[in-house]
Amino acid sequence: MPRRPRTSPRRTPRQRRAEDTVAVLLEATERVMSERGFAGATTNHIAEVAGVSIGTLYHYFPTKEALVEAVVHRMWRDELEVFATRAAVLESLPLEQATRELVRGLAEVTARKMDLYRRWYGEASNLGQLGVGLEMTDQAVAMVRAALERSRARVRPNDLAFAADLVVKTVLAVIRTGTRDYREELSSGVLADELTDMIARYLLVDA
Amino acid sequence: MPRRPRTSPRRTPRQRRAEDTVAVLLEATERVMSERGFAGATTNHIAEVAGVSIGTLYHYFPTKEALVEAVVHRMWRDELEVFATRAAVLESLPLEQATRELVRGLAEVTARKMDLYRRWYGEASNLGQLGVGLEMTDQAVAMVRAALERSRARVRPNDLAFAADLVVKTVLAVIRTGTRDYREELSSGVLADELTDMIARYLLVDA
Amino acid sequence: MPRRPRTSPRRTPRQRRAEDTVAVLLEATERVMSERGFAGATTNHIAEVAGVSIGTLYHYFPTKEALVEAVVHRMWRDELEVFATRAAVLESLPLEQATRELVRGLAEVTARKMDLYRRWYGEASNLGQLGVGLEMTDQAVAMVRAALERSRARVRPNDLAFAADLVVKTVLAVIRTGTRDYREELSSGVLADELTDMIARYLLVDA
Amino acid sequence: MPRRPRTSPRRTPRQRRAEDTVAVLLEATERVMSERGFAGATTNHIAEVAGVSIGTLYHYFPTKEALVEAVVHRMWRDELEVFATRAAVLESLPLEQATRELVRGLAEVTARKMDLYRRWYGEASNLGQLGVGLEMTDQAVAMVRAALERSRARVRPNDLAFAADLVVKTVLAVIRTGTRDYREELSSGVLADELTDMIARYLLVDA
DNA sequence: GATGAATGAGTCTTCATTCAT
DNA sequence: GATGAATGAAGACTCATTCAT
Repeated sequence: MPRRPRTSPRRTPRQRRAEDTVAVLLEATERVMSERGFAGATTNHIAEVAGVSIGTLYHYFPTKEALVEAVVHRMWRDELEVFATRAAVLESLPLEQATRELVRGLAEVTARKMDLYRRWYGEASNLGQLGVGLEMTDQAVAMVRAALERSRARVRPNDLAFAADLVVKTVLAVIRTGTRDYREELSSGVLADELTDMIARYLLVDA
Repeated sequence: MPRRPRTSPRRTPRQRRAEDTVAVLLEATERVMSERGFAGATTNHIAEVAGVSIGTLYHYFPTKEALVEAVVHRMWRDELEVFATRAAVLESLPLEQATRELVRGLAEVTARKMDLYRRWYGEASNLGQLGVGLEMTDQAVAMVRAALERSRARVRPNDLAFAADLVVKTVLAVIRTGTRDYREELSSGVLADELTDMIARYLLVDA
Repeated sequence: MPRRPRTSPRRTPRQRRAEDTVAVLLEATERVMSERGFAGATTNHIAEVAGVSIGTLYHYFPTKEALVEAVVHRMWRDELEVFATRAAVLESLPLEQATRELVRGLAEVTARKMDLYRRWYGEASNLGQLGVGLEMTDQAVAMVRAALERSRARVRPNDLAFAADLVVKTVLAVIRTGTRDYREELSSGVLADELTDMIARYLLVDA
Repeated sequence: MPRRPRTSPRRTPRQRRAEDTVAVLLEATERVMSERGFAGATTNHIAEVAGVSIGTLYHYFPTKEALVEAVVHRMWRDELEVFATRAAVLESLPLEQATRELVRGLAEVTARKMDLYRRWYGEASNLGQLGVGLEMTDQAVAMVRAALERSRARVRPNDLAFAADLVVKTVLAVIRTGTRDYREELSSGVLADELTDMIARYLLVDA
């Protein structure tokens, strides 16, 4: 069985040039993954597209897995940032509108790199399943749950923990599915609005 | 880029023994996929587990892709069968209860081969993306849409076509997500019931 | 790359036996090791010299290490066989002559594959499963020790176990050194005779 | 085939700091070779252990081969020094005792860097086979031969040149073998004494 | 003098697929 | 129908070495 490959970065970029190289590599990886899929992306091709030698790629990422993981973690981080930057909204706005803001934000982030997300979701959503992923989900769920607690009077489900968890995962799952099945509606915001309805009506007694 | 491999069966099994061989091969494929994942499953290993030679495997399936597709199609077919066998229910029962029946049925089918579905969903849900898949979804969506039409008075969304489509895909996406994130709730029926609530409240004005 | 020219349009219908293939591979490995050294021998080159594909090589030897080990073990086995086939001699002949027989035998075996032994000794005498090597040495040492016991009256050293061990290892070390420094004397038997003198005088009180 | 890499030092260190750097590099090389073996030692790792940049390493040693050779030559030089510092002994003492002194000295030098010698002998004793190596052996052999000439009356072998050569190489080979097989006896002096017996009895008519 | 990011030829190894028996 | 030895293109990864800063 495949031993878990090393994924911690091989070296910390200290110079300006090095940071650029890492960025260029991640950029190239995303592009190649989008075009050829996760399995079809070879390290040699990624290096070529990045305009660096294969040796340089392995300077910064000890295995292909590490490279993929960096890309996946970036996707997760972008998603989490949607929650983080809307923390105030979650606290001040009514649940319905807060939901809309979040769902729209997630849809936008996903739509911005539609092909990458579609490939990832359809071919490799199991990858990068480490601390970062759990942490991201946990943080997002915690924020949602806190919001549910604050609006408890209007919230229909009894088990707030499960409701928060289910709601977050449902939204993510449907948006990700949308990268294949609702490309138009994902970009236009139609999917986000419909999803908002679904989630709000699930959560609120008086939606 | 890899050319699309031939996937039509090389020969139609006419004899008893041949049918057995095909069944054994599919069985082995599912088992190996469940254990090693879709990428980790090699044709040689599948043949070994099936107890036939690699040559025999290629007698019945011209490429690995054909083998995988057969497995995926079988999953789809099982899902579609949930709709087909509950056609009467969809017509006679109130939308709420019909939804519950369908969601429970899909959850059961998925839970029965939990690991296979989890692997497939996380690693290869893009595979087998051919006529069969669309046809399956289309048929299911059509049934749901017909039900919505019949209950139009109680149905909240205006665009019944989109609503039917979204509802089917949401249910499938969440259940599939559940093979990783809600294994317990998927088996126990808790997830199905919660999903039923979500869908019913989305669909009905008076849920 | 210079592929081996095909004589017939399709592949040559000469289905080699697995055993033949293994033999051919070992042969090729020895040749390549002799010519390019242990580090310089690549699996691709070995396969090419053997006239089989690289895939076939890996069919029989899971790693390069396994291949190298097989070659090393064969060398050890050949050396051990010198002792095994002269067991009777060791028992019946006076120690001096028995020593000569053994040393000559070892020299002959080594001289027969002089370059291979020279490469192995200078570049990779650490390779090969330690256990197998120890076992081989142990067996040879045990035979020598038994002979010393039988002639104990004439034997000078007190510690027969150590004497047997040292004598065996000295002979092997000097003969192996000879593959580089005494190529002529190794082939002609001069080195063996001189070594015999050294060992005999070390062992016997009245040599 | 790998062209023979340049091995002459790229620059002669003239400054204090430079000499330190060379010493530090050799030290690091020995350490890394001892721990990882000759093949496993990479120039990058050696530079890291030495605490200098890889560029600096290549300032002083034009190739990895040059670095390795420097280490090997230092081993040879240490061995030769055993003969050089005992020149007087060789001339004044009886052959038996002179032999003991030399063998003990060689054993001590070897035992002091046991792991390095073991690695070198088992993995790369072919390396550094240049002028220095031959010169070292030649000088040692010449000294021994001179001693044999002086004691010709007591010396058993007719061919003094060959006897001197064989004796030196046998001692070195057995001591080096001892770094793997007689680590204890090598350190304690037991191996040296036993070897002395063997050599003395080979050389002298009346040992 | 020193640095270390970058290079890329060259290795080992995998696995879908073929075909003579 | 069945077999399984053989194939070989392709991919991940290493490491001695260079050179711009």
